[in-house]
Amino acid sequence: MAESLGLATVKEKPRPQQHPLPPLPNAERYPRIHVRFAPNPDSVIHLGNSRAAILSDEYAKIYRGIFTLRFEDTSPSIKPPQPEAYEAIKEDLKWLDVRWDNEVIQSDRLPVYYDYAERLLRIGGAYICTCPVDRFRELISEKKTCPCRDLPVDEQIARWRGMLEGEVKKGGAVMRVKTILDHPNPAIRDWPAMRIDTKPHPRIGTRYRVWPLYNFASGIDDHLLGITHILRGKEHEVNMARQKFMFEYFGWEYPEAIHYGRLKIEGTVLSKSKIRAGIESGIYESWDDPRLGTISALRRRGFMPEAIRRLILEVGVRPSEATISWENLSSINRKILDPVSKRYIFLADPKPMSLEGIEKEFEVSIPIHPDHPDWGSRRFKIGLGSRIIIQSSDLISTKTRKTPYLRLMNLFNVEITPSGSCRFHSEGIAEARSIGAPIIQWLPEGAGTPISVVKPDASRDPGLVDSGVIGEALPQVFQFYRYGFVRVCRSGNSLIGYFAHS
RNA sequence: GCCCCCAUCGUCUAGCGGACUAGGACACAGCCCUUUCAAGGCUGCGACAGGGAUUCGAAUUCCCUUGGGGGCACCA
Repeated sequence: MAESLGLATVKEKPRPQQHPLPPLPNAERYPRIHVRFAPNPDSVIHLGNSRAAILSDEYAKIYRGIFTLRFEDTSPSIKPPQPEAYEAIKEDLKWLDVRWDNEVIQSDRLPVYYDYAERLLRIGGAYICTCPVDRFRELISEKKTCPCRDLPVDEQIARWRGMLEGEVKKGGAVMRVKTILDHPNPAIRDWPAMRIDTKPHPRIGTRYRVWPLYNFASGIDDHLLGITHILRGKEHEVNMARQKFMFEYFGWEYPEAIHYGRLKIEGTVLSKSKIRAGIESGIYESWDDPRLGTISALRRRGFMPEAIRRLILEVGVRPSEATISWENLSSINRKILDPVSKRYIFLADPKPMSLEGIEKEFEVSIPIHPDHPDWGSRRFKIGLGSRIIIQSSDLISTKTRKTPYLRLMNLFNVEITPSGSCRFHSEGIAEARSIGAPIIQWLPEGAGTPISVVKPDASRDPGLVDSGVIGEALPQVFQFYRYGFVRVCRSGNSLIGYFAHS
């Protein structure tokens, strides 16, 4: 009720062209909204992961709520945490302008999980199952009970201690939460909550040998931390159903959960395991390889955090799958970048040319930004004997088009003679139009610095860029005239560019 | 095999029983502007998966079919 009006006024920065996010369900029932982002620090985050973070951040801002960042690192063996990932994820989040109030690491909270595991055993909500996993699956698929399920509480506790104290070997026992044996969804029947994992954890070593599984740790924490609203992918819908049994035993109320659909980006792999495999096999150079959809790769290529946020907000919280196109992301980014990006000249596959027919000296200035004359301009002098550099592709185009003319941007018009020389034709822009000369970018010989531009497919465009970029703060995203937006970085003594989009 | 979720232009999205001859963005086409193949302006193209049902009236509710996604881990 209060939402539709309330949202507009509370929102910090109104984004006019944005679909407003729908109100959070039952927001009025909670004195303070509390959201969380719960990544697994087994690697960096990508566009798909950032959705939960950005959406949660946005709602936290709208409702002036609390945002908790929770690292879910409870699987030393199967999803081993990467020590660098904790910081890398935080860096990505900061870059995305996601702000959090609390930070929790699940591997610090094992005693809490142990406490609640024992409570659950004592109230009969869980049991320690020592059946071989294949045997258990067989029974459960036939809706049959496992012999461990109905053992008395004392025996359960004794078995639990055995797990904790090392009497039980890895794989020898698991704690299961009792649900409904003949639940129509086999995925929900008596789900595992605790298991033994003796592999050293990178943060806390071998201090613990029993680790909670996702549904147990996540559910316990969501309640204990006071999370009111969970935003996560639809793949967690079944997990919610599982966790609700545990909440029922404890007499807790399950948080409001919003499950949005899968987010894909056209032609790009967003699966962490596939990315990792690609890096290990040498297909990708690193986690920020320009071909990837990781946040670090997008950053490296010159996508702005605001562009990612707008995209995520546009996609919203619908439960259907969405396949975003690079065109869409690029268009948003272009609108952000275009008004603020300095223009420089870049020549791919440069070709030096002598100028013929020059009878005076020309002074040209090429604006740093066409809409901001006050930003200054690049000035060059061209006179007798000057040589210039153009792109090979523009030279070739004079042969494939009907006219042999080119206009050198802000300079004059030339004719490419059949012998391949470059002859002064006329000075004015009007003449250029009348002879159908396309305007091309160019550089005086000696004014360029070598640069290699890495394209989104990892191929490279070697060329020359106006040496003026060397005086700029780098890395910085520029628009190269007639080429596109490129993030220019120093690489040792040379320059390297990453192509964002045209 | 069993279970859950989803379904509007090529893509993203608005729509929550009458204001829909279905709106916007991107892409595409044309025109304008422009000394960038950028940005900007205008115009155009273009969708309610199919079938039943409810209703005076359905993109909007219900059912079925089809299609897509996810789950059935001692992963998260």
